[in-house]
Amino acid sequence: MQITKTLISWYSNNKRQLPWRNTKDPYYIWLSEIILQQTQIKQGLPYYEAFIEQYPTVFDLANADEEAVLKLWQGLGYYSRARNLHATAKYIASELHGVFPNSYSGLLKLKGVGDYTASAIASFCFNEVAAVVDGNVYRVLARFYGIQTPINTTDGKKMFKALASDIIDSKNPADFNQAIMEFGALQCKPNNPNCSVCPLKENCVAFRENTISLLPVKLKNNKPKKKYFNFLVYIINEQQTIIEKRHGKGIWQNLYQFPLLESKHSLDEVAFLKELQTREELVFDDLTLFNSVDIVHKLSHQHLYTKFWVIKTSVIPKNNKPIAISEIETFAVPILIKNFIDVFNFQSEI
DNA sequence: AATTCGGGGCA
DNA sequence: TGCCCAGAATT
Repeated sequence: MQITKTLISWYSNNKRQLPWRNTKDPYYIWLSEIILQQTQIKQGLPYYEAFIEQYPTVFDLANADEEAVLKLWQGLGYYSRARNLHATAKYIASELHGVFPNSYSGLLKLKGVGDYTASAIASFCFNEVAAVVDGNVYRVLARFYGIQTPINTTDGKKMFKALASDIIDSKNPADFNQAIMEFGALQCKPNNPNCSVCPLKENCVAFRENTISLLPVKLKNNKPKKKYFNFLVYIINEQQTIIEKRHGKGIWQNLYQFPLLESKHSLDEVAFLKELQTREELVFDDLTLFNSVDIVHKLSHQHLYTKFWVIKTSVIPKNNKPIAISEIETFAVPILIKNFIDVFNFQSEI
C-alpha cells in the first residue's frame, strides 16, 4: 500500500524526539499512553517526567497511596485515569509479579486500557499487528479516503478501525502506528494543514475535492449544563480550614474541595445566608464574598459558575474535621480550587 | 447508542 | 464561542 510506505518514510524524516520513544518497556509506554489520552503532548509531557521520576517502576507506583498519585496527577483532568492507573499498577505488581500482559487481548483487560491503548502498547512493545485509532488517525484516514461517516458512531469506529488495520505495515506495526499519529499531529492538523507540501496530496480525496476543512465528520455534542457552586472557605481561629473528599459519582472523584453548597442559580449574600442556615447552624464572626463576579470554570459537559465565600469563625462547624491551613497544598484538589488557593492569600487574611 | 468524565490551546 | 486533544467507562 502506497500510503503505508509514504507515512513510514515521512515519519523517519519528521518524528519528534520524545522520551517514551526511547524505550520498549511496557511500564513506561503504558504510563505515557494513559497520560496522553485526550491530552496534548505539550500538556502531558511534564506529568510523564514527574511520574517516572517519582515512580521509576510499576512496584513504586503500586506501593504509593492513591492520594499521592492523585496529587501528582493534579491539574491533568479525567481523574479516573489516575485512579485506574494506580489500581492497574497494584494488580500488575501483586498478581502478575510486575510483568505486563504481552498481547492486545491481555492488555485490553486492564482497567483504563481500551482499544487504542491496548493496540499502542501491543505494537510498540511487542510488535503485534494491532492498529491504533486515535483522533489523529480518524482525521488522516477520513481526509485521505474522503470518508464522511461520523467518527463518533458505532459504524464509524468499526470502519476506521478496519481501514487502519488494512493499511498497517505488518512488518513494522510499531513505526506505522507512530507514523500515522505523528503525521496527523504535525502535518494533517485539524486547522490549517499544510497540504501544499503533503506527500499524500496526489491521492488525497479531501484535497482533490477541497473538503479538507469538512473532514472528519463528527456528531455535535450537547451544550454544557450550567451549575452554580458556592464553596465555603472557613478560617477557624485564624489557622484552620475545612476540606472534604468528593465521593460517589460525578466529577473530581476522590479529590478534595472546600465544603460545597450547590444552588439552582447565582446567589447574593442574603440568599446565600438563607441557604447556609438551612444546611447547618453556624456561628461566625465575618462573611466575605471573595469574588463578586462568578468564576466560570468550563468543563466538557458543564460550566461551573463559582463563588468562594470566606467565613471567619472561632467555632468548628459540626461533623467536620479541620486541617491546618499550612497543610492545604498537600491535598489533591481540582484546578478550580488550586487557582483559588493560589490567588487567595490565606496569610494576609488572618 | 448516549452520556460522562478536565483542562488547556487555538482560531 | 466552539472544536480539538495518542479515549475509556458507565448508563
